[in-house]
Amino acid sequence: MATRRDPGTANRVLDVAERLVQVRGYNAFSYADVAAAVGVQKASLHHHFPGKADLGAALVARYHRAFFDELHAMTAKTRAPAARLKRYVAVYGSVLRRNRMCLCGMLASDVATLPKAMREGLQRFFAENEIWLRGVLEEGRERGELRFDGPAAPVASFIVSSLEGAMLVARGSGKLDRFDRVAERLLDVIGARRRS
Amino acid sequence: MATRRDPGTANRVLDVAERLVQVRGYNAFSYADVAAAVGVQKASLHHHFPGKADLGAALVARYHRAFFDELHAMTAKTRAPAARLKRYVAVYGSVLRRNRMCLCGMLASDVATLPKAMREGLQRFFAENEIWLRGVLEEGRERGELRFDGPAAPVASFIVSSLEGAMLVARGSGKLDRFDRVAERLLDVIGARRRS
DNA sequence: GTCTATAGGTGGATAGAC
DNA sequence: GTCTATCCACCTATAGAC
Repeated sequence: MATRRDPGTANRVLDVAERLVQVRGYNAFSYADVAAAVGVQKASLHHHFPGKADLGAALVARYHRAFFDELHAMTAKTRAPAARLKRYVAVYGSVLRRNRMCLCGMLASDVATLPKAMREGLQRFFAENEIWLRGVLEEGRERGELRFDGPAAPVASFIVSSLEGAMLVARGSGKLDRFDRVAERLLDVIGARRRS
Repeated sequence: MATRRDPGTANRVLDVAERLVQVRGYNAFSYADVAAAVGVQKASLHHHFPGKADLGAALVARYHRAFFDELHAMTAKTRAPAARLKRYVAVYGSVLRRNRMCLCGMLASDVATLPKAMREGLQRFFAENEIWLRGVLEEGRERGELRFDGPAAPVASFIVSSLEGAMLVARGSGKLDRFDRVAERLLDVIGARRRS
């Protein structure tokens, strides 16, 4: 374990910065905010992440990894495509319940001001989401669990858009429970929810 | 017309600031940016809008008015609820085609950093959107033009969420045409689009 | 790896002349 | 209503000691 990197400060910096971005946005958090919350000086942050762009890119990369690790772990335990979809929706809901926006949804709003590496990270995140969803949708339709017309790809785009938008508007309108009603309706539309 | 206010600088300031917020976000534009684009000094802006919070609140109020003026004008000319829905979706599309996010969708992402007056303006905007949509949805279902289960209110929430999210993700993923496919799917779901 | 100190720039905002 | 001049707080970033 000689080559193991310090799991200490760098990770704590990422934890704090991630929360700040998800709550306030990329252009509304500073090294000073992060340093204060972590309990170090601003200069120490620059040792781990030379510039804000580096920190931002690391945030996107880590979020991407964590998101799909969770997704793939869930997929391994959950057979039925309809159940997978419900759990996928629940992942977004659990982020919102902590008063946060999806990291990449938040950064999507800041896209015009982001360094290139972060923009590319965003594109990969959304693209990979839709690939995963396409698989679930196609399998679900074959099994007769889900129903939708035409190719699965645009339906996957539709699901990502609706969930990101539901988080965005729930936070913006000050009514977090709005998300649950929208998510329910979304699952209904794909046929993933039994009629009550 | 003696009491008519100057339609000059103040409106040009609002035009420029609106564009900057829609493209970059509330925390990524400055009085310096606006002043440079309008062709005046920063101090002049403070004469019309004492602080950034005042400018922001004026932006939300003006956007709200303009949005619903357009909506009500359209409603007066368009009888069929299904056609109204299509035009409603097209309004969002026309904003995106100018490489902008919906002003209130953009501000929704910045909600944690906004002054109270702006937050309240956002809530009113989304609430009124859903009231308008509810009317269209209920009339459309009565006429047999639209189809959906249960009360219209959650469907209205669903539509707003999907459209805001479609704009957000289209910009964030760098594929603006994504919006059109999502919008099409959305109209399909409500039954507003004939099968091709 | 963390600190102090500081640089150089930009943020929103004000005073007061014209 | 617009200008010049200025304030001070905060921003990202760097140098160099420990």
